[in-house]
Amino acid sequence: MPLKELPVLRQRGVSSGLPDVDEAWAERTSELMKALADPTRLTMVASLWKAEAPICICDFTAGLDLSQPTLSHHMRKLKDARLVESEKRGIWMYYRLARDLDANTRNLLSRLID
Amino acid sequence: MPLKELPVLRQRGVSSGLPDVDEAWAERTSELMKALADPTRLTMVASLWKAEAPICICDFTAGLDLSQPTLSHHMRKLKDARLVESEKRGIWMYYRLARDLDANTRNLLSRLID
DNA sequence: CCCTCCAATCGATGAATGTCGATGGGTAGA
DNA sequence: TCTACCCATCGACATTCATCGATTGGAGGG
Repeated sequence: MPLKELPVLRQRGVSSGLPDVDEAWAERTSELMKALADPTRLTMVASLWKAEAPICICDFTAGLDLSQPTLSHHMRKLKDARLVESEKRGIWMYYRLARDLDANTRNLLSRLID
Repeated sequence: MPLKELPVLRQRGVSSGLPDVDEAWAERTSELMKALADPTRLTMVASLWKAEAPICICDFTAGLDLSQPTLSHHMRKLKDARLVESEKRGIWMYYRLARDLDANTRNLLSRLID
């Protein structure tokens, strides 16, 4: 349907009631989106989501065809975004989804992945 | 709780059953995340989401304290990501959320914004 | 002890990105 | 037709980012 309701005349300089959006929300949310705005990181998160058990970095290096420093770098970003937590076990470093993810973020990931 | 179940010994070179993640999904989804990975674009999307009526670029220039080319540039990215559609009316260009957004994306935005 | 293996960090590099001023193409009104 | 206005595009610039090789620090196993 065409936009019948659009005004053809507008008053200049009159704030036309742009709905206000919380600036802090935008900043915060964009940080989360940035953390997910990469195919490698999305793959990592999805893997951790599906395998509910922790995963070793070495498994990713075996499967993802990227160098170990690159994967470590991506993991760090996920950790900085508090999406992921890690634990050292022997010589291996295991990652898992953060257990204290708020329900909203968890829901978001569910929408994204499932 | 600690990770009791983590193996301390691992066989080298054995694919440890990393859950497979669809590569095309990761690529496609990361494109969507990139489109949303900016506070300005998030604000735009949220505005269009809340005001269910179309919004003129000039309203954003009035409210967002960024130059007109910059806002136009951001709108284009949202359009390229098929999140937004536009219609010219007189000398004004009106934007609205894409009407053919799939339910999943719509749901995602709902989680994000509401 | 030495050797091996894992993973984080460093430094470098090329690509992508956000921002702006300037420009140009349309549209409307005088 | 002239002027004013909206907006998309262009060119430039600084910043961020993804990636890699090299290095370093731990943690075991001979």
